[in-house]
Amino acid sequence: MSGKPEATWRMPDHLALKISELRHLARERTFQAGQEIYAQGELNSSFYFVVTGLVQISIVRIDGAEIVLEKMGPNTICGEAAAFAEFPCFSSAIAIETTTVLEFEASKLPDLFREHPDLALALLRLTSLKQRVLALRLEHMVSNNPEERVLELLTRLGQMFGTAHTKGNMVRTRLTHEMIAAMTGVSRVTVTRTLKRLRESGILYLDDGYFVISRTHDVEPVDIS
Amino acid sequence: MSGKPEATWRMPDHLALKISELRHLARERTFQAGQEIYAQGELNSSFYFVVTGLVQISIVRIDGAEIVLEKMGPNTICGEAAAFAEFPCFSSAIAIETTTVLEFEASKLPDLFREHPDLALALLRLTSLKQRVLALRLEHMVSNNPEERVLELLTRLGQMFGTAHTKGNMVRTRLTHEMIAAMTGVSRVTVTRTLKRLRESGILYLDDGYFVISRTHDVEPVDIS
DNA sequence: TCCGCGCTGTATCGCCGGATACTGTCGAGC
DNA sequence: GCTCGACAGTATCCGGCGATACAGCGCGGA
Repeated sequence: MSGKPEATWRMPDHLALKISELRHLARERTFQAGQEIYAQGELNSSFYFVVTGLVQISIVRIDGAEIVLEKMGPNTICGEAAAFAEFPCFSSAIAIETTTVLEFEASKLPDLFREHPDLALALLRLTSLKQRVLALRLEHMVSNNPEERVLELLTRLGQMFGTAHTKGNMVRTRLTHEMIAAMTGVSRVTVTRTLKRLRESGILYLDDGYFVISRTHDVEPVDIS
Repeated sequence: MSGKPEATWRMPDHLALKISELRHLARERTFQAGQEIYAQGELNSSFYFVVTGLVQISIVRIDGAEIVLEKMGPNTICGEAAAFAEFPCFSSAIAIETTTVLEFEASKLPDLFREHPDLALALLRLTSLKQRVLALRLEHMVSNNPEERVLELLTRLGQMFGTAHTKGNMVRTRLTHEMIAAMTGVSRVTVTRTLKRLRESGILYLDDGYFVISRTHDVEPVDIS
């Protein structure tokens, strides 16, 4: 359920289950590390359920900077927004490990909804959840304050993958400073500086290479199931 | 279809129609200017279809800064993400004119999907579209460059409400510098400076108080219907 | 063992946006 | 006409982030 240690997204189990039940309607595909599953800008009527592996969702900006939105581990869905809205993908998905996915054709869904109205609701919940997360990220991104940007990321990961720790909430996701930089839009140097400041002010701790968010600053772990 | 001149969002007509057909399942409510339709942080199982008026969707940040996400005019839907995902609202909705809405109970939807599978698809498209717009905003927000932030907003409005103009694409939305500041997260002063720079470099023109995005920089108007 | 590489930590410098304050302008209301 | 207020335009100063460069450090491989 919790996926790869490098993943940044998880999904309610029951939705993953519901999708798995429909695997006979999907085409199983395997991608090698480095292969593209879908590309930013292209039209794509399929969405993907990751079975095993790890997929990086990123946006390449006009200035060439690549921002990483998520790393999707097993039991997550990606590409659904472009498929449902019938718009060009706003992001690319690249397998960064050998990855197998179930490829679903979005156009087959309406018929399914008749028999499985709860599938429609599940997908609605999923897209709504993603909308929510994006809005929260946006809320913190409007600030140019790197502490806020970095904390938003860590807090979110803490809510998804956090485990109890004497000092607070431990984020069980492996993150290099460079990856944090790519996900928050600040420079790598600033990430280092910011993390240091956060540690000095007692908001953040390090334990065995994992981040621990101080109890005074973490938020209730969110029940996403 | 195109809504109020101050609005920043529009919706495919057929979806608006589909929702209107279900008005017998909704409760019609009227809000005076300044009244809150839903509040950030509260749980709310309803979503709202704006019939007349204007609703401002905004997020109040911890530091007190208020960022305006959208101004929703007639024939738009708001509040659906929180209702579907059963999470606290990430934003508040406040009527800034006398506004009448149709209040729908999200929990009634699954039954409807059985008879109206296309309604499910329509809602999926809506949430996917919002997800897409948020992602694109995020893409430009990671940059601290005010020109990019402002242009992203204007380009988006141009795609939704743009009309042909000799010099490019005219944005038919009334916007004060202060409103642009609230929507982009830069200071009002910087908005003024930035708009001046954009005009000087020929990317932007002013005509009758409306912005015109130069043809060399605008994007294809998007077909959202 | 030693080398090389990826990651972290830190310094310097230049640039630019935020805060603040003030002026100018247009329009509505009396 | 006059006043007031909302909005736009501009100047000054300060702080902090990006760019760049480089040093320490740990780990894996030859």
